Amino acid sequence: MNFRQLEYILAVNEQSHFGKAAEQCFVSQATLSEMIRKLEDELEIVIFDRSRSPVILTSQGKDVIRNARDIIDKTHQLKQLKSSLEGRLSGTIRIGIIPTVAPLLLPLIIKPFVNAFPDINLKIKEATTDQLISDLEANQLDGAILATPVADTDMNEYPLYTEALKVYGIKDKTKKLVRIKDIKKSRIWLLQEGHCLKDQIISICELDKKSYEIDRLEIECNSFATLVSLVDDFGGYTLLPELYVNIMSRDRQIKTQSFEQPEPKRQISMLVHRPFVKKTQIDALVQVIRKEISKIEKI
Amino acid sequence: MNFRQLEYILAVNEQSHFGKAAEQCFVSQATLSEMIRKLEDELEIVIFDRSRSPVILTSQGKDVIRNARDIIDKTHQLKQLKSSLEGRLSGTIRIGIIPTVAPLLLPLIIKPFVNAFPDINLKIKEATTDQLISDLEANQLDGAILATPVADTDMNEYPLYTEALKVYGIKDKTKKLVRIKDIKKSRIWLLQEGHCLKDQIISICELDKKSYEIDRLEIECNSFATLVSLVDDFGGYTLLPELYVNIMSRDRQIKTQSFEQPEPKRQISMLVHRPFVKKTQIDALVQVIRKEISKIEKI
DNA sequence: TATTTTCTTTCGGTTTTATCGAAAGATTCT
DNA sequence: AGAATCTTTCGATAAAACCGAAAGAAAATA
Repeated sequence: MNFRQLEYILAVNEQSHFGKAAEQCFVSQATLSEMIRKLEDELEIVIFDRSRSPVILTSQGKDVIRNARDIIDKTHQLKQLKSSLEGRLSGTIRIGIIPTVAPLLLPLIIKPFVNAFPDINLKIKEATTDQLISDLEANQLDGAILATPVADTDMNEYPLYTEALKVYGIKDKTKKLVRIKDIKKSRIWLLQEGHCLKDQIISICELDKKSYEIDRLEIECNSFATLVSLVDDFGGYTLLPELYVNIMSRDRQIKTQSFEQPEPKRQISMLVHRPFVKKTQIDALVQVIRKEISKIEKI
Repeated sequence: MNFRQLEYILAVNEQSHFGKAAEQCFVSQATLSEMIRKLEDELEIVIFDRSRSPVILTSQGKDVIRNARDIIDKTHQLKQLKSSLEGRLSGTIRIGIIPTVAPLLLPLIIKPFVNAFPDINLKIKEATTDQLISDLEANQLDGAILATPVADTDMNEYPLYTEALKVYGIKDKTKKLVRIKDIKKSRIWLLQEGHCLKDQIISICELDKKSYEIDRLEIECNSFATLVSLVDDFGGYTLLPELYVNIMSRDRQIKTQSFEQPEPKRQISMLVHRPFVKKTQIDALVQVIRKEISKIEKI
């Protein structure tokens, strides 16, 4: 039994005529006749009475036709499954985001995303890079948004955007661009252990342990807002990602300056472990993020 | 798309393993892999994520599997349609019967038939041979029970039984068997115009118009009971089919005698015009009739 | 009744496709 | 890094779907 045979009998049932049915199916009468005979042999049911003209259904043939129509309808549904899925993308995606990205990115993308894809259920988890990676591997998350590259991992990566790191704590307004050596010897405030941005900054500024540990003031800082306050109160510098600078107050933006070229940047990417499982939904999310980010960059 | 492909993805979904799935489907891994790829190409949907082990369904793959299972289930139903139809034969058959058979045959077969096939709806129409033939051709009847052969017709024929014609009106009990010439010159009572048995008897007894028309007593007789009464009251003979003799009272059976060999008989058959349309139901009815008749003959 | 027309089936031959074994490519385990 | 496990790719083969032509059957026509 195959789909063609079912289509053939449906056509004959419609046309009550082997010749016209064959035409409708774009095959020769001979083929149609043979295929129908094979089907009848296999089912051990005579579907059509061809002993008189026109051909008509047998009593049992009616049941066969009912079944066949059912099956063919379902195959048409299956063939159109892609477009019907595209029409209204649905399902759930579980996304992890590192804390230094989440508060900046989420306000930008959540509204556009749920508007564009109202049937996709979005679950967000904020956690450190290490935690997110292990969640991905355990299939607890469908995707993770974090700073790449990530060492020792074997994931599929969709770059989302790169953002420059800016210096906060500038007082003299004469100098335009900051050189690393300008701030290297000063106090640099960092996020607490576990944030990948901390390690990144340490490496960018070529800091040694002394410069950020010897201080007696030990503050395990968990947000950019706190970092900025610390700089305001105690001096020194901190590094802020571009997106955070954009949402700061005007008087604080004034205290911010870019590095000279090559400007240190961080790459934010979507990582997935099972690249095909939620591909369309992840793709949708990636599209929205890139689009919203590009809107900001144009301003 | 074909059924095998759907079976393959269902197997992979069950086993989460191409190799085991191939084993289950009795094909090589290579075949299974290729066929699944083709299906994915056709649907433009990646069904399985094979990039890690074990293979798992993608989000869209879940929908494909749902559809596929549905389709395969339905094909299994279709493949078993024959046995499920055999299990409980159903439907309606419209049967025509000539009047000289109906009252003899129907009491014999109706109960056994509805007992054996409670889901078959039986519609009976009593009419003359000519009427039945034209009903068959107009597809108003599925089968007709009548005396064959029928001239000028092109029907499929299932012989049911033959019954001898007996002579009624015998007075002297010495002679055992009746010869045609013994009764030829006597009054022979006949059924009214239209009954095929009338024509049959005329031909058997080699009667000419005179012997049954000159009489002033014109009776258009419509039943064997009336014929028998006529013989009782006015003398002469009539010919009765064997089945009718069987149901007559004992004292009338005594007045009945057989012809000498070769005994005149009539052949009762089931005629169908569309031999396949209600084949199973007609077959069922034919079986019951033959069985019930054979019971009688054994007695 | 014979003849023509219409329609389905049968019969070789051709093309397509499902299938296989072997080898290659990937991933996971050790 | 190497072995083991698993999937894909490749060339060859067997099965099938398919076609045109011819034959067979029923219906229409003359």
